[in-house]
Amino acid sequence: MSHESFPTENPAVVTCGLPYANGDLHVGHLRTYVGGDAYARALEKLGQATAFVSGSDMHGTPVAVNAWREGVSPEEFALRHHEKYAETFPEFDVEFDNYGHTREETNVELTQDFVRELDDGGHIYEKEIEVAWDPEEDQPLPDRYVEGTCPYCGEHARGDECDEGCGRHLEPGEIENPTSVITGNPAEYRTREHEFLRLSEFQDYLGEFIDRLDGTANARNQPREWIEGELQDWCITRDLDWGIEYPDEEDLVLYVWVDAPIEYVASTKQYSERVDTDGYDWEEVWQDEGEIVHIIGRDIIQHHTVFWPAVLHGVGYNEPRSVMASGFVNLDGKGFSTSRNRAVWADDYLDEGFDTDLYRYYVTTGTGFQQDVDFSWERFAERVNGELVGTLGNFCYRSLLFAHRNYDGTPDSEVSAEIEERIEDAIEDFGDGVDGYSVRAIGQVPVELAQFGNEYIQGHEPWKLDDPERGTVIRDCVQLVKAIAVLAEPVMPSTAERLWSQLGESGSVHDATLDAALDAPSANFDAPEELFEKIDDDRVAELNEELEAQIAAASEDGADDTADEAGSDDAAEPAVDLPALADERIGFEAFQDLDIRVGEIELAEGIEGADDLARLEVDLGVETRQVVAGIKQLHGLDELPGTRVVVLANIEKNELFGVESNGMVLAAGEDADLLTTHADSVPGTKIR
RNA sequence: AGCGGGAUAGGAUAGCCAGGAGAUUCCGGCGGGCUCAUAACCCGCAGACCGGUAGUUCAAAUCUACCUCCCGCUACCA
Repeated sequence: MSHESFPTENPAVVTCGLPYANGDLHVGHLRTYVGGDAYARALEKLGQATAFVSGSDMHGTPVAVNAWREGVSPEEFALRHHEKYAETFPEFDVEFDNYGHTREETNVELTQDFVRELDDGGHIYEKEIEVAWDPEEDQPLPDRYVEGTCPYCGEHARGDECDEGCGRHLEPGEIENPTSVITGNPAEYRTREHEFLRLSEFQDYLGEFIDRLDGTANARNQPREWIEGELQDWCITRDLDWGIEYPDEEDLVLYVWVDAPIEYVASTKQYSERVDTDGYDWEEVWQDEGEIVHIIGRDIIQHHTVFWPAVLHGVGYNEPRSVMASGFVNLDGKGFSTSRNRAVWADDYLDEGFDTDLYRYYVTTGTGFQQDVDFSWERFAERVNGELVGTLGNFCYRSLLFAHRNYDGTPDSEVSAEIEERIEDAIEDFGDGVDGYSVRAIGQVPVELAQFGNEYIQGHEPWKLDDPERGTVIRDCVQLVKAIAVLAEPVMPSTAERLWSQLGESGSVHDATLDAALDAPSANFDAPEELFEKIDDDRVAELNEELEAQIAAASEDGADDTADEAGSDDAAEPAVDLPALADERIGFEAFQDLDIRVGEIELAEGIEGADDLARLEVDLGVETRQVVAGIKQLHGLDELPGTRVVVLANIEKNELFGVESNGMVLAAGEDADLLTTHADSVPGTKIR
């Protein structure tokens, strides 16, 4: 690593990517915040002065569009989500020192200061660009205010991205038949003056910066393509009412990605003002010497490793020490989809009554931070039952119970050297976890210690011993429990707190630093309680049924199948309506070119190595064809033979996973709802 | 298409940056033990030649090149 180990003399600031005030939070989003919270707590355990801040991202086109759709003001719309987020995070023990939002005065002022400073430094220039316009309403239509037809694939698309078809990014002016989302009027393109940041000037600086940057590998490497290639200047204004005004320009607002990261600074400033600069000095961290750690979803790496450091450098601020970019959370192996309601929502998790530490532990220790992690109730129960109930909970409970019954607390004896060393090793592992930006490693430390404790108590069998030998063993075990409480605090704060009070300790485990792990435990404590409850198989089945029912209900509502990424900072996508019917008409001749036949499935088997491909043999009357279809996971393959289907017979042959596909089985939607016939047309019948 | 991340026992994961003893841990399987503990815990056994190919090296899961497959990013979406 290119920086000094933690703790350093400087204050640190840990930030979490701003959630976009546009939807509800699910357990995928929460991963980044739990990781950030755990990391900030771990720094504090090391004795590092740390501020942990974030805030809601209130501006931008999606908020404006969705507010308009709901018929409320953007302010009201965004604030509602902001308040919900501010309430939800603490419920998952994500305790920001300050959680603000980008619309607050502190951020507005600071943002305008930044922009003036950049302008004074000659980093900004004006340039004319093409912008979509609604001529009837005389209103600009940035970004998502426009929809039309994708010039590449012909699908219905948003102005900025072909979201339903090929997924390509679209430049302004590229989309065909542009119309206004607001009025449905045809849109035209006009020339407008916009402000640009001379990003290209920062190329050399950024090249050095990226080599110094710590954090996860993806954050260091992904921006290289840009930084080591050719940087384009960055348009930092929008024609929009909703946003922070560009200084001295009435009809331009700043692009959200300018004011959003400045909220990191603004939020720190608010914290600083609240605790007084003696407690924490925001200017020291951001402008002088400080450890800036950004924790984000991996979908916004470029913003934090290219745009943002350039802005900071441009105004003469500190640069980030590290960027930790988290992987996504998948649900049973597939991405969350908010529009299909294929998600475990934050509120639903809480309503099930599970301790938030279970989720926190699961999501931080399941894989490395930058790797995607799969969420399933089975796996959740498995890890809770094995690692938390069986290993950690059990060791603490049996130790404290034994100690309480026989000694009314901690036996009067010295800790053995072996145990002291083992705890010192654990503390070292913990520190390595912090320096290595691995919340996973941090979270594993207490469980590994408990595992060691179980081996230790089992190996010494204190229930067969008499004092003083018995007392020594139990004394050691109690010490281990105390160390576990301290070391578990970052990832499992509420569990640590419960343990702390079971140990009869005074004060808060949240304020304890690592050396407390070796301090003598209190002489007396009450009978402990079990830390975690097992989740039985019936409960898992119930949870899965609820989830399936929830997804099924959503698909009946006709929601589309836009899958959005989990774990990203952006909150829920708006529920988009079904794509509009195609405008472009085709002739009857074009239809006649399609040879569509009734077929009957004779055989269906999965293709090895493919997740959802199945090899089918389909009787088309005149001959039997081999067809590969992406339906393996969506249908019981055993039930398919005998099913009448509709087959496009003259599609060109294709080879998938080494299996030739000679025809195409027609199906509806993402769930591959197979088309069949209503009466009893025989195989081979032509569809016309 | 380019770039980034990933591919490790039946399943899930660590190790890779700083190459080195027949590769970590969890679940599952098999066989023991214990009874303080939430039928929890402990010990032992079986099981992977670390996606493929070719290199570098005394030595490669780890470094290099190419290839295959998954996921993501690609700048006026946040």
